[in-house]
Amino acid sequence: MEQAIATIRTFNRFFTRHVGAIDARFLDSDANLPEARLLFEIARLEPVLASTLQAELDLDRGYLSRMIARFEKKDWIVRDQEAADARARPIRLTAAGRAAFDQIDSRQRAVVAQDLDRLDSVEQQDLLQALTRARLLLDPASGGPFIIRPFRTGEVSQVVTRQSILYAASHGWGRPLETLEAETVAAFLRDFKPDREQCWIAEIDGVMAGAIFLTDEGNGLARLRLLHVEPFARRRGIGDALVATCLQFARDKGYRAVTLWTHKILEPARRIYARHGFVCVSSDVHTVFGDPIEGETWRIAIHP
Amino acid sequence: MEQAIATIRTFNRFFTRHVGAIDARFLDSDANLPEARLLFEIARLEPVLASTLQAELDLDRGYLSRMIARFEKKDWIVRDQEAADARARPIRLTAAGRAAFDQIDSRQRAVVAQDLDRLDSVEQQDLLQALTRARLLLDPASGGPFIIRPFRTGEVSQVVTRQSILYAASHGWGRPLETLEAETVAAFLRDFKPDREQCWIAEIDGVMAGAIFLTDEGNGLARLRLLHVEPFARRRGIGDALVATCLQFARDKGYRAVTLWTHKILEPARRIYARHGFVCVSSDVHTVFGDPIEGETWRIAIHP
DNA sequence: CCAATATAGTTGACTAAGTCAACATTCCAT
DNA sequence: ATGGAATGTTGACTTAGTCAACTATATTGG
Repeated sequence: MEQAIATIRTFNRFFTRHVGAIDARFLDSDANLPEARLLFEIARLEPVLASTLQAELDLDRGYLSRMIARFEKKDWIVRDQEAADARARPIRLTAAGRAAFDQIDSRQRAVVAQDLDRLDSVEQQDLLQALTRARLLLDPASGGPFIIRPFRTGEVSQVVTRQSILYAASHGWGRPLETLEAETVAAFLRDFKPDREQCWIAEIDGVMAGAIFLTDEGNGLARLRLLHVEPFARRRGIGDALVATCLQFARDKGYRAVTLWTHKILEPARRIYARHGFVCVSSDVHTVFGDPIEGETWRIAIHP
Repeated sequence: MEQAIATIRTFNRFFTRHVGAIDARFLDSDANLPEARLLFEIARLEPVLASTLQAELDLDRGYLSRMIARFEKKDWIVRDQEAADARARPIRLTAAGRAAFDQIDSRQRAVVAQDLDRLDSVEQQDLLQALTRARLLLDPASGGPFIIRPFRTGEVSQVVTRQSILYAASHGWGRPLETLEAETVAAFLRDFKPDREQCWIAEIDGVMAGAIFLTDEGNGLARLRLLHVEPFARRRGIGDALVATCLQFARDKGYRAVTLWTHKILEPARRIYARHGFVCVSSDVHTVFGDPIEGETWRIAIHP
């Protein structure tokens, strides 16, 4: 824990300096830093109330009031009188305000672009992933809506990594699980039939939020495999969406039934399967992952 | 690129707020924020010159001079007269200064700990990894020394992910490479003989910086496989250290020779192998990864 | 060896950034 | 209708940060 705290604080110091350097480089005479930030938020949220800006930027009301007055004097903004609430004075940018914003904004983008340019494209991707992942972990609510798409290079192995780590922590399934999954995805890649099989990745803001596989078992039977949802992405219906995507694909491809293997103790997953019409058709205790656990085979018939 | 810039700026805004919230929570009457930062740097670097602190915190000299005078008045610090340079006045903490620092520091740690407590242990690990990875990408020089250790859960698959992505970007080797590597590590896990084989991970500040495998080929022959070093970690000798680790292990375990498969175009890797005494014993053009490339078998005899 | 230049640190005079409390106005729930 | 809360404004203030001029010492190139 002490180590973790130290790591976080090291990053905080590092990033505070980093942001400070970025801020210093884009500034000029048009607006100072708090003004630039305020202008940015107005542009992002307009029409917007002063109280919203105050909450968003965590500024003092009086301080903000005066900055807004300054913006009005510069003709960057106009303030309407809202019909519904006579206290509120929604702020909108004027053309001049928009121009000022564009100028500041493009200078800011240029500075960030300079930073990014020192990295090659893989490193850029890694950086974006790392930053976004950190943000989603620190504040899951800050994530946008999820999307579901087919896998890309490296992602099926990433699924194995994530599942191994998550199940090792939650249920103590370690190497045996990783071995089984590594073999499963290796076979998936080797025999991949794009028109009969697929691996879908759920992502939030470009970061993997979950995954699922559908493979061909022959005889019109498909197998759903390796469903998982990242902790930061739970309670958003991603598991349901992944299963629904699989089932739709199975239907489209003319499969007669879909089967899957799960475990009695994986309650959230079982509830998802049940919701989508799967039923448990058999179960037996096994020791594949170490201690004895009850494995279950579920199945759904598909009526096209 | 625009998307990348937007992602970075979103994170910058998010993190500025986040740090602001942390700062607001730990403050009290003893010291304000700049003072707390200054005290932290003094504690970290003492004995330290004002000019060093000025560079480290990017403060105005005059401003800093006055803060230091304040610290001296509070008896938090003493300033010596340096023998070597009569201008310099190295700063050291007094016992009272150390106590003030400890108090502030432990409050700061408590606030960060509170934040971390909302995450489970896997999420904590993910967060630390993500933040540190971002830092190392933005400033590779900020990384500490590397260490080399055996693999942990999920890491062999992570190696496949990273190699697939890196080779896809650099040489266009996509799915065929990922498939081959996935099969390789699946087999490694399935047949793992801890006293004859190993996978080592190089890490910097807790983040994977590279990896290497050694597997048993039978008849006293070992195979070195899947060497890679992350871009942010290159030019530090990590590749050499990984190969040296492998060879030492092979020697210790009584192997007679080590072989490996590489490619003519992988110049940096080939140089490492050559430095350690490997010689190319055969080569042939193959199309396993798509376009024809020249694969090479290298070998080293081991004299225990 | 010395003049020019650089570095360590201080001081006075200033501006920018942020805080706090009191206030007016309007809204909303009971 | 009324007490409490929200929106926004204003005056008086503190803290944070900047800039330029200054002293004292060190370094360096001729």
